Amino acid sequence: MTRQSPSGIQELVPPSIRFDPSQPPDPTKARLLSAAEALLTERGVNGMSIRALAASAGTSVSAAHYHFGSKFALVAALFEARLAPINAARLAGLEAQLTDAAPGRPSLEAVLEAFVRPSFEAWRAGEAMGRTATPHLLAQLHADRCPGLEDLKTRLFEPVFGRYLEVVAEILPEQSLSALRIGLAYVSGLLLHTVGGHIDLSLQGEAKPGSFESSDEALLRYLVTFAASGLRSAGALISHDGGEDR
Amino acid sequence: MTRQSPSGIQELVPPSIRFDPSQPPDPTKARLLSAAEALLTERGVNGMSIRALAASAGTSVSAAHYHFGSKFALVAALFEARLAPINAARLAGLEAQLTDAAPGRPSLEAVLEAFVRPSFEAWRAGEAMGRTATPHLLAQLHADRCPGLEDLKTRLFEPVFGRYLEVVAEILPEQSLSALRIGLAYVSGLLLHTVGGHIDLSLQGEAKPGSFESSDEALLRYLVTFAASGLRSAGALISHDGGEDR
DNA sequence: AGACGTTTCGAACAGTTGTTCTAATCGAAA
DNA sequence: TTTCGATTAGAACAACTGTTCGAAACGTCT
Repeated sequence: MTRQSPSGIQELVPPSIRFDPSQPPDPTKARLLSAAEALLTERGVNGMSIRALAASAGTSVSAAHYHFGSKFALVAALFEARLAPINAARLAGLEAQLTDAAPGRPSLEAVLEAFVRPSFEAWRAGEAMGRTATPHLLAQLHADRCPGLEDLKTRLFEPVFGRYLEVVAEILPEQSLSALRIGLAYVSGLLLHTVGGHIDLSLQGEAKPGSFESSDEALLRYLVTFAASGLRSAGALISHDGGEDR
Repeated sequence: MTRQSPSGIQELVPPSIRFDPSQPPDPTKARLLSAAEALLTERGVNGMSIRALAASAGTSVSAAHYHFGSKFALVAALFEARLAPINAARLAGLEAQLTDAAPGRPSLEAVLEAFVRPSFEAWRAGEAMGRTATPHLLAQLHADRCPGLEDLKTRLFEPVFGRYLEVVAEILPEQSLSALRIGLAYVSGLLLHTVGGHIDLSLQGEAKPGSFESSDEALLRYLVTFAASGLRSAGALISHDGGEDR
């Protein structure tokens, strides 16, 4: 289903003496995905046509259908291929925080940063050099109403969300799970809002050194602090046994 | 440009003895807007076709073009018609807070609530009865990449944003304007994330009384507290003269 | 050389898109 | 009743949509 090599040789002989590993295994397929990434980010799912994609990738329309089967399968494959490594980095970063913080539990800020950093860094890196960044695409596809893609979103995001929910619930044991669920949804909402390009980093008159424009880390820390503080304070409104003082 | 009455009589004779005021002045135009609101929310701009809109409104394709001129003009008119009253309520609520809080400045929470409440209440009201809610459409159009609509967004939103920025800057005088700008963008991001349907209010196993499901006010207060606390804490990272301690 | 599976391309498919045109309908003023 | 402007509906437009098909070109193995 998801095989990339033309024949099954490569997956049977892991360190095989075949091809140059620096060469991409399938140029056209990768080129289609990369072109689709750019087009989807700025035009959305319904705004991107297979012909525009083929023209942008330098191939034909039928090549796209040969490799992916349908337009929806293409965007689904791209979404999964791009989100998977970010989610893996999120889980790895979380476990690293859990083991590195030997004395006690990691701080809420450290946990939220582990969640936010992979996507944030990929966003800044992509935005700095080339044109479009991968997390920007993910934010766009998240906002895009694409029938059938909702299931894929939840299926890919749920395990990560669930694991972070467990850890945050241990850090904030006085908060109910439903409150934490909304809080974590807000955290990812803030991240999506950031990488989705809905924030203008333009300095607008004041060019102070050390401000957001000069350092990506400052913006990341603003996001993490905002989320952690909001999560703590807002969750305190709802007592753990469900009742709110109203 | 934006005249609704067939002839210019109605705007020349304000309390004229014409028509029944309870009757909508132009059923088909209003019906088109209402149908477009539903279709745009669940399909996006590129996902809605004029034919589907005409069928849903019970009219013909040419009626839509007669009243609005083009598809883009229709969605722009709808966006402006729906956002304007919400923005007006935001400004009115803010001024009410400024005058009502006689002793000193209003609290940050009160100001943010004045910003959030109009959209939030319209969202809950619409979601409770009929099918789709107006703020859901606004969130969808905000996320939708529609060429030419960006200018309209900033033109409509900028005065509200600027006024709130002034007031919040007085409440938090130690924070820089660029930090507050990002913070306010985060507040509106949280609101859009909420009314955009990206938060599942399903109880998922725990049905505690007094939780989010039973009271809309609880969710609104969670949102306001989250935003206010995040705004306060995150902005403290950036000193007013621009330098951050890194 | 020949045969094989993989990959690519151009053409063509039926269906939909936004828009335009023309004729018909409506209600009120003359 | 006739006239006129406003409103509507249906047909038709060219352009574009995702998808399919068959014929080439590709390198690899026998």
